[in-house]
Amino acid sequence: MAENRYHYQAEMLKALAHPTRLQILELLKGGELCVCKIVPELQMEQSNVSRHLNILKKEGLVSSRKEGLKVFYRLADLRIHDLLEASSELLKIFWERRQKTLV
Amino acid sequence: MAENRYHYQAEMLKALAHPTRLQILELLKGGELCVCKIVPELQMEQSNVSRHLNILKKEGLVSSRKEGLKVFYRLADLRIHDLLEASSELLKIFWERRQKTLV
DNA sequence: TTGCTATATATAAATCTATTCATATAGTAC
DNA sequence: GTACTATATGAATAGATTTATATATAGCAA
Repeated sequence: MAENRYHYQAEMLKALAHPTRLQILELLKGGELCVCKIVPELQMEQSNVSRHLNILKKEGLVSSRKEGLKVFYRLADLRIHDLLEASSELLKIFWERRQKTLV
Repeated sequence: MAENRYHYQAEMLKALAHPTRLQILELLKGGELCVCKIVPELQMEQSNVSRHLNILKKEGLVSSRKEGLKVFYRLADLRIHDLLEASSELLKIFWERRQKTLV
């Protein structure tokens, strides 16, 4: 458990590195959303969505507020966009490169 | 195995999301390196380093060339910097935020 | 109070990941 | 050919992650 810089950086990236969690963050780009709006977008149990939201929250990537029975989640910082876009960008580059080498 | 965009993006981020692999990428920022130079930098078995290098390679993040007995690895694309820096940036923001709320 | 709704959590099973040790492969030198 | 070096891989294990099912909690309404 060497808790150096790389350790913490890896923890944050690990929180991002799941298709469901990426999709949740994408949904939240449009603004805060109630869990009750997030669940129907994902083909997945409510309990499971709740766990993924918790993982994002523990890593500080999203925050939430309660309003009656409902809980609304939002991106904790808009600079999360930059990270997601840098990774989309790389993905596109690698994809195109792979296409070329296959032709 | 729903292989959509989020799936591939998550795969790439998962390859990044390990302290050892982040450190390897950091080392490679300085230019290509022989495995024999990478191993001593990491407190870790050679076989394990080899596996981590392979994970990075399979994801397209690094590439390698052979020269005699030695194998040299390098970043596959310099835009990997952007991704790593975006994540460092976020990490710093979250860290500072945490410090403030603890004071 | 009871009943209902929205969200979270406990537990367990299945799957995936990281690690080590031992061994294999590939290249060089003799 | 043998001996040596650098890197990769197989097999086993330990540990972490994801998921589903069931249950718990919290807030509202009557």
